[in-house]
Amino acid sequence: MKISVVDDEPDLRETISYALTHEGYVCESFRDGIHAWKAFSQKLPDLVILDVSMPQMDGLELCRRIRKISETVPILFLSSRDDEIDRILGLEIGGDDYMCKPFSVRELLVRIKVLFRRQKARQENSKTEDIYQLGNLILHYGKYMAFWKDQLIELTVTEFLLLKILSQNPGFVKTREVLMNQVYPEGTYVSARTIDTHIKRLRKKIQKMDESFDEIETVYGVGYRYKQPSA
Amino acid sequence: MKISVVDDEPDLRETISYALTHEGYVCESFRDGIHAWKAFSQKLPDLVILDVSMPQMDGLELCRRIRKISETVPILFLSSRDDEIDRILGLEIGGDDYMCKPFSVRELLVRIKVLFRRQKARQENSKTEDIYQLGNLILHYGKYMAFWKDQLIELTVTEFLLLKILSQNPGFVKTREVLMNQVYPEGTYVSARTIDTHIKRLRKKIQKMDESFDEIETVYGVGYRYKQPSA
DNA sequence: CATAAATGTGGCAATATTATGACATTGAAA
DNA sequence: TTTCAATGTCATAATATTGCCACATTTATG
Repeated sequence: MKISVVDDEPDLRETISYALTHEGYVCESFRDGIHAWKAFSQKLPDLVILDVSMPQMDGLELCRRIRKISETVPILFLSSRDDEIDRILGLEIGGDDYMCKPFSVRELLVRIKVLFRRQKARQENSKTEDIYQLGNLILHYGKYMAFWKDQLIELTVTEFLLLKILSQNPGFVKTREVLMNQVYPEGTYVSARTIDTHIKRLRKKIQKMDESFDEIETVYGVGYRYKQPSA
Repeated sequence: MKISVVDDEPDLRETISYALTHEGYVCESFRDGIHAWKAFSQKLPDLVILDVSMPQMDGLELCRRIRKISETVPILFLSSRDDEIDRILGLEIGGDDYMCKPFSVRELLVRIKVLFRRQKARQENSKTEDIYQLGNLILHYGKYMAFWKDQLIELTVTEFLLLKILSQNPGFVKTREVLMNQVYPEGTYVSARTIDTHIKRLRKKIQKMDESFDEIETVYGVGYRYKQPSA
């Protein structure tokens, strides 16, 4: 879990970073909103700790920008005043929690834990479907279900993953090595021919429903490729 | 909106009461858990502010009792120590927020507002109706009762929860881990096989009434899934 | 066309995962 | 206290999946 700390006081950054790292989080810190935003617009951390008042871009503005990218990253505010809490935790800004300086590091850690827990619960309860469609193929990731021409294909997890990886990059060849790395957890090593076997089973299952299925192409000497839809 | 303050320091009760009343809340206060519980068991307020340590029945015990009556009343803890926050905000106790003494009254007011807002959001998201129907399955959440084809299924609480979680997300695969997180309070760890056992008992009970019941599917290598009704 | 390398395929043994029954423990109610 | 339902865990059986071999077929290339 990666946490970003944005505060203009070096000592405070140091203190928090130390505590967070000690708790097993990965931590990066920025001294103002400008620097933080530069990084965030590339890749968001899993949680953000923001000082309200900072030179350059303050916490409120940074928060607004973050919320445009993600509605869900937990954001915890730090402040030395207590007369802006309303706005911060209100819908206008969209902070998730708030702590007044000076604060107890222990309490900070606990509040972070609570935020993560709440976040996790939200994710687990969300019913948002992630559906991927490519020509006649439809994948429901959360349901672990695949359809060809609206017919359910009964796949094992390995087959599902292979189909997912291949179809997500239509037209691009995936070597057996790449496929294995994606399908298997790090450290497991199997023969490269094993991929062939899974591809065989995958093709067979779909062709049993539609014998004209030929979207999974073999690229001799390289690997496999999911055919790019013509239209 | 009625808020109850439970604290053994008269001055603090007075201060908080004054502020709350001034903000337009109706406020009642108690000097220990015993007195508060006597009142709560008759009628719960809309929000509870609890001191952790009190003579007679302390805040933690009172909170546990309240949670048996209502899972949703927001409970905000006050404490002079910061080493129990973990447990308090964890699911074991089930507090919703926490403030360390001494605290700013303004911050208290804001946190109360946030709790009410969160509460409201939860209520709006949760199906207002107490009854959930999915195909032949009917669940009465409030009564912890389940029906299959209008016949009552005699379920234990654990079984009911599992059925609820699975059927609330028809089609989606729930891993054992996710199921455990939802069924058990945080911190309790049981073997993942235990879920299997409960699923077994759940299936068996329903199949005893309708042997064609097969809505709970096993997704090999992943978890369980409640079958999506064909429509 | 001949050859070697690469890939397809069927089947089987090895693994991994899940189902189930039995049993001990817990906790609440009588 | 006794009783009984509920629960967690374990051992074992039942399944599903997987890896890989052996052999067939295809492909690239001289």
